[in-house]
Amino acid sequence: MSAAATAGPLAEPPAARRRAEKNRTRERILDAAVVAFAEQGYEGTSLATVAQSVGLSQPGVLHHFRSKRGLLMAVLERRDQIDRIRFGMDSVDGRDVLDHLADLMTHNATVPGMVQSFSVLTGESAAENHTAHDHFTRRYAGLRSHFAKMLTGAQERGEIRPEADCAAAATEIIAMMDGLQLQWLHAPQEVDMVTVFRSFLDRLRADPNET
Amino acid sequence: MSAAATAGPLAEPPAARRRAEKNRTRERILDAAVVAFAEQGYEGTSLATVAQSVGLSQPGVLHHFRSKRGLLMAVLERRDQIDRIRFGMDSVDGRDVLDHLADLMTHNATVPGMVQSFSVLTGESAAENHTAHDHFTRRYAGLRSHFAKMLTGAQERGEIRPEADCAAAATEIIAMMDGLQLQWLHAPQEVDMVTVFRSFLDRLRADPNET
DNA sequence: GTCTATAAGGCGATAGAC
DNA sequence: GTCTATCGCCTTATAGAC
Repeated sequence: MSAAATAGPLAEPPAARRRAEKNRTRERILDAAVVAFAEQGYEGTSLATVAQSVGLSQPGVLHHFRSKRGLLMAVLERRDQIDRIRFGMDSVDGRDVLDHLADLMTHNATVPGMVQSFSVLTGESAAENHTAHDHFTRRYAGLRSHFAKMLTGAQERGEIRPEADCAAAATEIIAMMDGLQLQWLHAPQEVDMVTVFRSFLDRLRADPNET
Repeated sequence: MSAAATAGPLAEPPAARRRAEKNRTRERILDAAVVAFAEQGYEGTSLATVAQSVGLSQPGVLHHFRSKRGLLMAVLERRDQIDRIRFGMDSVDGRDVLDHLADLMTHNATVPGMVQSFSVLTGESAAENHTAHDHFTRRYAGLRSHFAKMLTGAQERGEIRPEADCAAAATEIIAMMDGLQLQWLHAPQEVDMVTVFRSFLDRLRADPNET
């Protein structure tokens, strides 16, 4: 019999399990932070409100993230990881790239809290002094280059108008998504961002009657 | 001789002049607030920094605006007034409406501080609790209806593709402007928002070879 | 019209007990 | 790993002198 088994039900849980528990708390804090940033923005959010919504004290939150800035960075990094999975898969299979983009917008329409959180953070980060300014600058540059590559491939397959400039189109598509989300967040029942986005994409699409 | 002239150089200036002086101070505070909001956002800005940049004490600023919220509202109202003049004129003369929109973007590229200030405020205001949320909701609704009217007129004059949905196009154009400005603010030397905006507008333009 | 002084409270972060 | 207590600072807004 191992030492742990001998110790009985009062024994310390194994290290692996304790680590998992800690990570679960971390995740709960991150989720709460996303909600708080959506409702108040980063500057408008206090660690105390995040702490309260996960049932911890304010120093309890700072045990998991060394500072408020650290919490924001963790939120942004986790989002980038999810993006890498989602966007990475988009370019693999054989479906129409523009349909994929429309699907992405359709998905976004089902998670308004996420969209609101990152729209507010993106706007705040336009201020050069903002903690997340550089992060969003890098994010935009990465998105533009990834989208441009995807669109070039689609153009070679005849999915996109042959005269289109794919780098410019990448910038346009990202701008349209961000801008539509802003209007949708301000008037969800008035702005049908999925339909408008589709009609925008359709003007980029190659005419099926040609070639 | 009037009473004022008799009183000599130590006399009180006439009421009209004192009012003008006060208004000039108000304007200086408003200008400083726009700059501060651009650099820090509304939530990140303190009245003390605005006060310092116009050479007043913090209560000195609150003498002109009853609260921080009041200062923000005054900034937004002044912007709306300028917009009303600019957009009101656009629809009057006979020039191409899409060219006017491109000119607007060209103008915006020369006033990055303004663009930054209102982009940050728009993003912050996507949070439903934000002080300016309702203001931006109304602003967006007004812009959409004004743009849709302008575009319908242009479509009747044959400037815009006859199959285009003008209400959707209005939403698209506003979204593209907001979105391009966000990317441009994060990387002004990488994103040529005027050129990209022009190529976007060109796809809305009626084909000159038809009709 | 602008100031100084101050009220009244929120903030992020740290120290140290358990 | 989480708490309580606390430090030190910053915030908006008001009261009252000049």
